Amino acid sequence: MTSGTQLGSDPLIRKLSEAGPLTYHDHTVLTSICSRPRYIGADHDIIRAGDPPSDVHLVLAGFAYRYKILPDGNRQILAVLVPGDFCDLHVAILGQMDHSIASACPCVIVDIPDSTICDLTQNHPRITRALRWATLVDEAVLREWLCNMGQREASQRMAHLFCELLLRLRLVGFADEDGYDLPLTQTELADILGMTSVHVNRVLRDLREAGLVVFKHRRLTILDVERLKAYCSFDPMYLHLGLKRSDADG
Amino acid sequence: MTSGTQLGSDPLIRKLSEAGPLTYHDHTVLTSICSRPRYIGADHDIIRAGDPPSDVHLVLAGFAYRYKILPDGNRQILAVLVPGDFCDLHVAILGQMDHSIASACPCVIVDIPDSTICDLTQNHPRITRALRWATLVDEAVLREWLCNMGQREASQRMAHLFCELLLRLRLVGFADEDGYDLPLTQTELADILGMTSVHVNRVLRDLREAGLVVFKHRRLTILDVERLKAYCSFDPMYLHLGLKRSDADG
DNA sequence: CGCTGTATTGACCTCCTTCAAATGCGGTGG
DNA sequence: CCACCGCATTTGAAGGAGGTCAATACAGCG
Repeated sequence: MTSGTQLGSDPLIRKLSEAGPLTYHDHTVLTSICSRPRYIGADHDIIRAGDPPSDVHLVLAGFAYRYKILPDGNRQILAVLVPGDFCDLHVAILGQMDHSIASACPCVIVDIPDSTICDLTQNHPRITRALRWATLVDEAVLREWLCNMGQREASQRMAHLFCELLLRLRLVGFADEDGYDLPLTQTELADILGMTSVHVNRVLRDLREAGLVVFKHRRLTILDVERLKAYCSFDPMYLHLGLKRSDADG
Repeated sequence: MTSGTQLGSDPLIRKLSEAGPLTYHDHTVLTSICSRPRYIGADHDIIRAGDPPSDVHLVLAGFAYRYKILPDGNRQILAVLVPGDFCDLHVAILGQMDHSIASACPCVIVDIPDSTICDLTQNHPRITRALRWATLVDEAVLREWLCNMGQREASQRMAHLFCELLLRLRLVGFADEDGYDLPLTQTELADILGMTSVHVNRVLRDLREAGLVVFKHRRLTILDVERLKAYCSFDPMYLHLGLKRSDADG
């Protein structure tokens, strides 16, 4: 059972398999790509805005996030990167990063040379297709975040984020039955959701008192998944998951 | 002078040239792709959420926008598509559209068969690279919109949108010295900016009284570009334009 | 055991929404 | 040419969601 040995490449393979079937050979290719992981501490920049293109980075364990510091000093978090997510599959074409990426907690990442990516695109059509799929889903998530920010009010917005992370973490095996570890401070949640940390705190209290979720010690316990989804009218379509019944629901 | 004859493909070529030099042959290829334009009226869906993959669509004239209707009936506009912009370079890989695209005014668009896109990726490396560039810039714009929504308050948010559109429209030759046509209602602006149309109206009055812009009869007149940029701390880096001095400033 | 960063709560304020009504305006038919 | 309709715009008054400021409690850690 591979699930027991917990290879570093496991979340990547689980995620990419969602795009379409991969062969055993594809698996070994992906595993070998992940063979030289690197460990970084919490709150370290992985890439900084303005950086020129370099290797592609991939998160294998831990949480990272894209962010931008605006001229007025405010920070907006643009994406949460969980195990199996790529940081920058593309920068090569754009001259420089227009945002930064930082670790939210101690992380395991791999640096993938451009040459390896080239090799994939030329010799591994299923993997290449899966990478394109991953990029498109990232973009779809970004669009949903924009909807979330523009149209939902604070508490549903937060509930929606929690639902999304639940599905994404389940996909890569990082969610339990009753919730998941979410190594973010309330201030970071605030910068994700476009509100103040004070208000995050109040909303968390409301959600707790509503019997939906409890967020304590960097762990999110979901008391009632279905009610949480209903609460924010969560529609997972944008994640483009196959939605095998067993994974998608309760 | 090509600028006089105003070929349909002109905005596309101007835009893609921003990604890197194209040859004369590339130009003819792009022009031939645009040889069968289609005219659609205002407020028509070009693609609808849930649609399966079909041809790729390209806007040659007029404005369109991506949007999503949330379960509560609210609409969020996710992107404004101006001449030279693609609607859906990718859907093929995702099973279905997760959002819709509609025309904001009468538009000229072209339907590009997948086979043509395949041909491009296989035989026209410079164009392929330019298409990738365009996709990445679209994503960068989306990220900036998320910042805008999350961190800036209404009036700067609107100013920022106006600055962005100015640069994007200049790139394709659809902006004048003193502003540009912006065929959107205040309600549409509201759904772009995540506010009510009532508040859009008030913010427009404020910007007018501040001597920054006048929006009347679907035309935006910019009274003072530099002050408008300063007003919202506009930093065009995310558009990844070459920023030839003459185009970028004054 | 004190230090530091995070979480929590209260009081007050403001930006934006909601609701409602009035004004303007392009088109259409008489 | 004018009356009329539908739609977009404009403005006012009142309420609410969320922000700001500041004090307190708490947890991890050397």
